[in-house]
Amino acid sequence: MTDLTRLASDKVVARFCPSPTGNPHVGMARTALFSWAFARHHGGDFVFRIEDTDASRDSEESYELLVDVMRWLGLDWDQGVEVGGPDGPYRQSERMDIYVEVTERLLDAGLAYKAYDTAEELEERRELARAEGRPSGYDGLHRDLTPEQQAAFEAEGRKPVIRFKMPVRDYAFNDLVRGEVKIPASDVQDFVIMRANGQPLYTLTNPTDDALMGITHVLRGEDLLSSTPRQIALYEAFAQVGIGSGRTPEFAHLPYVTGSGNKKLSKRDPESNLLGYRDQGFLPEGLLNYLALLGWSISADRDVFTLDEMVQAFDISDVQPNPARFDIKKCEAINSDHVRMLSADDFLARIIPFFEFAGLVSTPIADSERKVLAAASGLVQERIGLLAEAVPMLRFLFARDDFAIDEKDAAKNLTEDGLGVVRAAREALAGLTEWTTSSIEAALRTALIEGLELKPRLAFGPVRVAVTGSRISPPLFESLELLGPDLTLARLDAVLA
RNA sequence: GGCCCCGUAGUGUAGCGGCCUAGCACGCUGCCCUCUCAAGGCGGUAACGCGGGUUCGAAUCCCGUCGGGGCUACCA
Repeated sequence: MTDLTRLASDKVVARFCPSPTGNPHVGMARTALFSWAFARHHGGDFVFRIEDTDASRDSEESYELLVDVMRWLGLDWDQGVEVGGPDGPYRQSERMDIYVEVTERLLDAGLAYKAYDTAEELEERRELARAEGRPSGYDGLHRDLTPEQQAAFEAEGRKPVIRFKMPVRDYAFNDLVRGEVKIPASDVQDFVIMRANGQPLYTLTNPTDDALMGITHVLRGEDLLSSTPRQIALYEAFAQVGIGSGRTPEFAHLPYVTGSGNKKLSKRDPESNLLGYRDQGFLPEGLLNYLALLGWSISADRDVFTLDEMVQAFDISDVQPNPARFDIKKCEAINSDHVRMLSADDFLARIIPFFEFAGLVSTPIADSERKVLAAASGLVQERIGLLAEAVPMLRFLFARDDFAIDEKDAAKNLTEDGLGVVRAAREALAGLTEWTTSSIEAALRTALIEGLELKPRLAFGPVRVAVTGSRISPPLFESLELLGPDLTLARLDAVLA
């Protein structure tokens, strides 16, 4: 018999154990973040396990996305998929023999039993129970079948599921975010731990692995709150049959993250797709900061902080029990603050992939292109909320034959008057012997503000549109300096032609 | 139907019996600054779901009610 016991330890071990179905979503990331922060705060281990016991729904692609997203977010794990560890493997699909053994032990100890009810029979009894106002879970009909009765069912060709025999009593536990939670004995039912085809269910595999991996704190979604008595009962059974350390972990049920309705954000909601956030140019630290705010706060009057600061301050008992709605506007605002907090070099490194992807620079970026971007990045760092926004703002520096002016902006600014301004600007700039921000500014102010007696707004607008292609751009004089005299004059000429 | 969880402005939160004529942030909005857009500065808007208790005193404690959500699978 395999030794499935382990020593109890005081070290905190938390975990994140998603099922690889669909796209990783923000609710998941929030759960992972809190669990991770909890482990880090207590100097414990963080385990990343994959619960792929439902072959019909799980996919390899989804698994890869999950790993990808965790790495992007920077939520590192001490044990788990891809990195290994003492209690592996960390994909449940590779641990089937363990679950079979655990089930056998429970069966042998009389803590679980075979149930032969058909789906139709169960359905019928469920409906009846409901109609009579009774709880509609399993009624325990096959709990104490004699060997003869079992044999009779077998002879009919029925294949049994394995149900865990829930000790009938009240269950209570202290939820770390909700306090005391009680479930009356009348509402506990025997649940299936193994399908008729021999495949174990989440109800078994999750607590089994938590026990075997020495998980001390289970932080998970609120949807699992009502299944906690089952897990507690299973842990107690494990203790009897020598599985795990004999200790039941602490539980903390995190509230939902909802979308614009009140429904929990699902994997199908586009706004919940994590990789979409990455592609839009959210910073992992910005997204994480925002997610942390959903149910937790670092202090009464501050909401921008680093991951390190969060780890330092994170206390699970400060987490709010009520659900939070995901607000993309605030998420962007928090992200903007983090964009601004980046060092110049870091910011540059982060926007480069967006320019490569847009095809504005070569991939990988050439040194000459990098130089231009480095000089320009400071101009956009405080103007954007998402990294991807840097691309349209600096497109004019890289565009050549494909340079185009926004039609609406042209119609508004390059009117007859506007072209007059452009003409004057062209003349003033053509005569410059020195091409710097200050000389450009001086020349344009002299020619347009003083010469044409224009308000700055009217003076620089047409020039901006002609040269950058848009009414919205980085500061004009700096932009012209970066573009250089040749391209600047050529663009002014182009609109005058 | 049964059971469980939740309930402070539009949104996220602070609040743990007196410091609350309820703070902060996002949003929206007015003004200032300004070459556009941002950023920044100064204002404004708006909340304790409701009803009963307990108490000298309640957003904070208790009960009820209403509302929202979850579970009630051979999903997780």
